[in-house]
Amino acid sequence: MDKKYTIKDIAQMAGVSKGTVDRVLHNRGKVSPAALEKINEVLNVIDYEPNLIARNLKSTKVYRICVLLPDPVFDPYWLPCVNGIQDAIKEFKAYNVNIEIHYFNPESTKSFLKTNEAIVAQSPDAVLLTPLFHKETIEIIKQYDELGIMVNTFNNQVESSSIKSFVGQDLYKSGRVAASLMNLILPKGQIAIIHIDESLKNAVHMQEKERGFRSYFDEKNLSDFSLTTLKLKYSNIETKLPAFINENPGLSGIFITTSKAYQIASTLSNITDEKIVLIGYDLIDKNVSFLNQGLIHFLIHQNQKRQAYLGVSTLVEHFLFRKDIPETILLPIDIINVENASFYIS
Amino acid sequence: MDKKYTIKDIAQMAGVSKGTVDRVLHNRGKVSPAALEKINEVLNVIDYEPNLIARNLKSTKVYRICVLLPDPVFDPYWLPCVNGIQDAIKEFKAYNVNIEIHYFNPESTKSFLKTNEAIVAQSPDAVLLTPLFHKETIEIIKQYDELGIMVNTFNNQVESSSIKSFVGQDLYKSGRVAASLMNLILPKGQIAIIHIDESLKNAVHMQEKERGFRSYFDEKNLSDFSLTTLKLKYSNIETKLPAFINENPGLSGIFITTSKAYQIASTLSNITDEKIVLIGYDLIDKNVSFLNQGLIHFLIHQNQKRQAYLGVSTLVEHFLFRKDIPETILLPIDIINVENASFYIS
DNA sequence: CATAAAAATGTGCTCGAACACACATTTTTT
DNA sequence: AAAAAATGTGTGTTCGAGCACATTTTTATG
Repeated sequence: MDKKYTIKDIAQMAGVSKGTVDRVLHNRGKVSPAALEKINEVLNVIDYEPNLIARNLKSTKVYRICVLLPDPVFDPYWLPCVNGIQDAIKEFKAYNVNIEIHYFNPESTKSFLKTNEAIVAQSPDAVLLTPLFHKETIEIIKQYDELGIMVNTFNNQVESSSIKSFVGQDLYKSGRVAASLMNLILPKGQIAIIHIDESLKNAVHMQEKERGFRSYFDEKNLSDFSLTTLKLKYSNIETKLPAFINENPGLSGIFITTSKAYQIASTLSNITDEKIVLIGYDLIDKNVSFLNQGLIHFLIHQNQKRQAYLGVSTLVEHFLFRKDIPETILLPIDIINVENASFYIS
Repeated sequence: MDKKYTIKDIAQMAGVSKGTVDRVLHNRGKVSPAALEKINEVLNVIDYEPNLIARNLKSTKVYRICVLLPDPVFDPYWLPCVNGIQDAIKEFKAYNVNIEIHYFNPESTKSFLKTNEAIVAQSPDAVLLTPLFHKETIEIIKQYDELGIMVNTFNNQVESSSIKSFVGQDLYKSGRVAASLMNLILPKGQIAIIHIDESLKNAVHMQEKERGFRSYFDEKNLSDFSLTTLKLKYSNIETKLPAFINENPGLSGIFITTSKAYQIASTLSNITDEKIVLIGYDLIDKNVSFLNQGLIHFLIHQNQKRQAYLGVSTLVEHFLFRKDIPETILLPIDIINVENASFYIS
C-alpha cells in the first residue's frame, strides 16, 4: 500500500492533465470548481508525497547561506564550528546550495559590523549568526529582516522576533550539571566560580551558568558550602589568581564558566600542590590535556561542531525539502571526564 | 572554481558524445584509445562529481533492507531502536528504499532463526542484525553471505569476516567510565558488580563491562576497595539480593552491567535505608524514575536509538550514494545523572 | 450574434545520469 | 569477394516536478 504516486498518476485518476494537478497542488493559476473537486477527491484517497529528488533536480535556484563566525585564529573555541559547517557543505554539495563562512574578530564590534555588511551586500537567502555582541546584533537583525533574509542563531541566545531559530545549550541547566558533579566530589568546602573574559561579550552566557550553578546548591540548602564569584581577565590571571588562593586557603573547588579552564589549571599547578577540583567547559586541546593529567576533573561539552552543523542543516533542509525550522534546538549537556573524552573529540 | 560539470560538459570539452563519456566513466562498452585519452585529459583537469540527485531519479532499482530486532514487547530496552529505524525510514522515504523491521523473541533462539528464515526468503539487499545469539548468528551470517546479502550488526559485536559493519559502544571503556564515576563518589569500600540476565545471551556484553570496570581499579592500585561479582536472574533478585546485602554489610556501591538497574534499586529501597551508590545502563523509563528519586546515581547511555539509526543509514547511503561503510562506529559513552538526563530522552 | 477578453486546461520542455538502441565503420570469417 | 561479426560512436528516451507557453473553453460586451 506504500506505492508512490506521481502527479501524472493523479492527473490520470482525476481525468485532467498534470498541469491542472500542479495548479491545485501549488495554488497557482485558476482552476474550475469541478476540476478542483475531482482532484481533491483523488488526493483524499491516496497519499501523495512529491518526489523531492525530482523537485531538486529541476530547480535551478541556488540557495545561498552565509555563516557569520568568530575567526578561530583569535579563539580556538570556534574551530569545531568550522568543521561542523564543512560537514554540512560536504553533505549538501550535490544540491543547489552555496554555503559560505565569513569570519570576524571576536574582540571587535567593528569587525562584526563590517563582516555583516559584506554579507548583506551579497544578499543571501539566509544567515547563520553567532550573535556575540548583543546591541549590534539587534541592529543587524533589523537590517536582515527588512531585506527578507532569514536569520538563524547559534551558541548565544538573543531575543528577537525576527530570529527564526536558535541552536545551543541550556546554560542554566549546564551550570546545574557542573554543580551536581562538584557536589559529588566535594561534600563540603569553599567553591569559586570564575569568569574569564576580556570584553564581557559573553556576560549573559557566564551569568546563566553561574545562576544554574548556584541554584543547585541553594536548593540543596547545603550550608557546608560557600560560593564565591571571581572575575578574571586573561591578562591578570597570573597575578590575581595566586592572590585569591592565598586569601582563601580553604578553597577546594573551582567552576570555570568559559572554555579557559586550562589557564586556571596551568596557573594553579605552578602555585600549589593542593588538590583543587576543576570543572570547566569545552574539549579544546589544552583542556583535554589537563583533563588527562588529572588537573581538570570534568568538562562540559558544548558541542559547537554540532551546533554549527545543525544551524546550517536545518536551513538547507528548510529550503530544499521545506522542512520546518524548530524555534530552539537544545543540545544535550555532555559530561566528560578522562575516561570518555576520546569519544567526543572529532 | 566550484562549478559543477555535467557529462554533457565533458562530452563537449572532449569533442565526443555524452554516450562515449558515459562509457568511459562506467567502463562499459568499448572506447577507442583516442577518445579515451581525450576524455581522461578533460577529467584530469576538471573535478567531475556525478549529480546524485539525477542518478537516483533515474534508477528504478528499489533497495530492500531488513532489520532483525528483538521485540520490544519482551524487553523495553529495544524500544528506542524502533524509533531510530523509523527516523531513517522517514528520512529516506523519498528514495527507492524499502526498510522493514522483523521482530523476534529475545528469549528464544528458535524465534531468532525463524525470523531470519523469513528475511532470507525475501532476499533483501542488506540486513541489519542484532546478533543476540552467538552460535546461531554465525550460522545465519554464512547463509546471508552465500546469498550475497550484506550484513551489518549493531549493539552486540560478533567476529566474522562476512560482517561489513558494526555500530555500538566500546563496552570495556564504558565499564571504565562507570568505575571512574564510582571512584569519584566512593573513596573506598566494597563494591559489587551485578549481572542480571536470564539466558546469558548477553554474557560477552556483561563480561566486557566488568573487565573494564575492574581494570580501572586495578590500575589505580586502590587497595581500599574490594570488588565482588554477583550473578542474578530476574526471578531470584528478591531473595538473593537481600541475602547478599546481609552477608556484606559494608557494601557501598553496585555496578549493574545491564539495563535492569531499576530492579536492584527497587529491591534495595525495600530492604535498607543505607545509601548504596548505584550505577547502571540505559535511559529506560524505570531507570530514569529511580535516577530522579536519587536512588540511582549515574546511568550510562548506550543510545540504542542512534545505533539503530546509524546501522540503517550507513546502508542506505552506501546503496544510494555509494558511500563507504565504516567497519566500526563507536558511539560516545554518555554519562547521565539527574541533571542532564532530560536532554537525552527522546 | 459576433468578437474580444478572460478563464481554464493541456502540452511540452528542462534538469543530469543512465542506458538501450541504432547506425557506421572496421575486422574477421567462410 | 561477400557475408558475418566485432567494435566504436552518437542519438534519444526515461525518471518526476515545475513551469512557460499554447490551446481550448467560457464569459462578457457592444
